[in-house]
Amino acid sequence: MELSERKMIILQAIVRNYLETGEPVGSRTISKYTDLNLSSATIRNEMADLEEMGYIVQPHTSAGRIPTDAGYRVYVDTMMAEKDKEVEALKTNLLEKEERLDQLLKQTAKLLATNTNYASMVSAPSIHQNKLKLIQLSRVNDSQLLAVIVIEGNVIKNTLLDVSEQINEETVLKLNILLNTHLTGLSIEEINLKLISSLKTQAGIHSDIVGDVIDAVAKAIHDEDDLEIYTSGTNNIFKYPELTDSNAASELIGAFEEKQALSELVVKTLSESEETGIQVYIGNESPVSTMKDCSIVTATYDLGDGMKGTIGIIGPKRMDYEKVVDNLKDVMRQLDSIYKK
Amino acid sequence: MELSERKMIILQAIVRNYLETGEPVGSRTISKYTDLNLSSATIRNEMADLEEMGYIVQPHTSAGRIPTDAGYRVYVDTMMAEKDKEVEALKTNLLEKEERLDQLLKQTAKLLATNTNYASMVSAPSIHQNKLKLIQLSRVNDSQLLAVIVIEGNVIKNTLLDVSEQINEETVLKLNILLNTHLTGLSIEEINLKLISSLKTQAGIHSDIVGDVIDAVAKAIHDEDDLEIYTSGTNNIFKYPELTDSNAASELIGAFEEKQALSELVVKTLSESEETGIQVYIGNESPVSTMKDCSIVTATYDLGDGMKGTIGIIGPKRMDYEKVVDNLKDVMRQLDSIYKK
DNA sequence: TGTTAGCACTCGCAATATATGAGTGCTAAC
DNA sequence: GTTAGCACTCATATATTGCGAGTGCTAACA
Repeated sequence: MELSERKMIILQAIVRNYLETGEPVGSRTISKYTDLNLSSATIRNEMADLEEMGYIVQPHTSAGRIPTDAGYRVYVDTMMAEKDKEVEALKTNLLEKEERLDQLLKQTAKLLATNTNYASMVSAPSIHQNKLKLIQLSRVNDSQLLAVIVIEGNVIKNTLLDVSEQINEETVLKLNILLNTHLTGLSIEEINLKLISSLKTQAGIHSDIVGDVIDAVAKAIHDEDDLEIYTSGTNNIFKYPELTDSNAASELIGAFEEKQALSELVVKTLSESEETGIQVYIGNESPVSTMKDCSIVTATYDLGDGMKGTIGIIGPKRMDYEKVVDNLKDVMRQLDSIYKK
Repeated sequence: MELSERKMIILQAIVRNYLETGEPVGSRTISKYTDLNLSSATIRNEMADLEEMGYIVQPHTSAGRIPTDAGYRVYVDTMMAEKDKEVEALKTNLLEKEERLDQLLKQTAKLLATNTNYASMVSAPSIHQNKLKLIQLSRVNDSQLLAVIVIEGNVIKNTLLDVSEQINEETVLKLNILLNTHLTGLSIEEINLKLISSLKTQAGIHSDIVGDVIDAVAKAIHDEDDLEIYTSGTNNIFKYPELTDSNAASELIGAFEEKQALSELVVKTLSESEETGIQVYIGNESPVSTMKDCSIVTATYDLGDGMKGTIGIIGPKRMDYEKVVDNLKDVMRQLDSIYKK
């Protein structure tokens, strides 16, 4: 069966209405809701077809229809209105410039949650292909070195190194100069074996330390399990009864706390991200099994220099997709621009 | 009226029984539950007294009794059994040694939540009275300085400073020596105005930078709102129906996410902490208004050098106080010892 | 004087019955 | 192709009932 123009209008009306009310929507409602001037009986026939095609279902025999995942999907892909007017209102909530990235992202998560009334997540940018900006070794005591590693984008990592040999201030100074001269501006891929052995040779008796430091650098840049994720508005899920039966809610809250699942979501999103940057996972499409009853909308932001991260909204399937997409787009734009000042 | 020996036994039996079952407990149950060999009628008389004295209430006319906050309080203060046997079992969950403090504390929170089945919180140690170990300035570019501040206990803070004047490597070197020579080993209280102005004089034309750096140091050491708090097992609250009505649950989850309330709790706990280190807040005694229906048990740990922090368990008022206290004591001991290796 | 058996009473809760009404599918007529 | 009409379904709301756990009180007992 084909999805005729009229069927689409009806489906759209059903979804719209359901998003608003959260109640199954009946034929009479649609008859009045649309400009089609059709009686409820006619609508009923069409709805029977739409049900057969898998876009809507009845929760029980004598109830109206609600959209299936497929129904939402068609809606999101082809029927969603662009309501750019909203963007105007969002502008007021411009992210205040934070000097620290983590603060900025925390705030971003909060902003998204407050504006949308759903739960939000923001991943810190992954910095895989990033360049070293500065290495700074300091002598803490006879057997410990503090290595501060600054990466493009002013991401700062600290590592405390235990060193076997005794070191003095002069050595530290020399090592600092050596390392910074040769490593600054390089990405982790460019720090290859040849370079390392050359450095070790130049470091002479301190070659062990050079090795340790480079390990630390590699770890700092690569740190997978350190993928920070900020969440906010977790308790917003209580605003949607369909997510609040004790069991599902508990699992959801757990997922937000553990962040493991979210982390997978981020990885997946980043790898799949397309031009527009916006992705919508509806119900079972979700990569996260605990969120089968939710919809997830994500966007990828780009701070430049390959520093990409994910922002996302998690809410009920009957979320206001337009609003969420607009919000994400707006925040995405703000983040994109913030570092390209 | 006086709380006779017999009344205490009955009260204890009521609390015990209620902790186990979560159901209001009736006179007949107590009659069988205790060794008093009294009929239910006699127990009823005693219970009427206990109710009059404010230790128990009936949720409704034809129900058994449940403890009031005051009832719990008496129980916790004077009737709680020491079941040290449990500690043996806990030993298996020894905290693995983590090199990073934040990881260790995260793990601590998780351990507590898993072991007790309640929600847990762990605050990072406050470092108010701590001593500066090392300041390290590095030149990032013409107008930015990176200040790395290491505090006793190897807590490391970074700050990026925007400086108005142009600086070169030599200046940075001089400043580093100046600052470290004079500030290392001092606590924030010891860095007074006189010392600051003396340093500024010595810094000559770079006195502005000195001021900025000292501000940064003060901020790093004092950073109140940076009081990190790790939580775990938030979703455990779903295991206790009395906390799970949508409204209360939402507020609780919110409090755990925001952490503002928890932060106040920590501050209060630290200021009130006594010898034993264990504190119990029952219901309305809680300093946090969103937790009026919970009990909170906290302990203060001490990593030495004035680095004190709080660990805590939040659960329903009918929590297993013995188990919780034992768990906290055990973890407290483990934390206390871990840095005094 | 403290303890106990007995009894009427309360009230939450679960089970059952009843009514309501929104919504459907189908058929026959337009 | 569209529509009015009608019998039918079924979730939800409301009232009715019975049950039972538990109480307070009284009177008898040791």
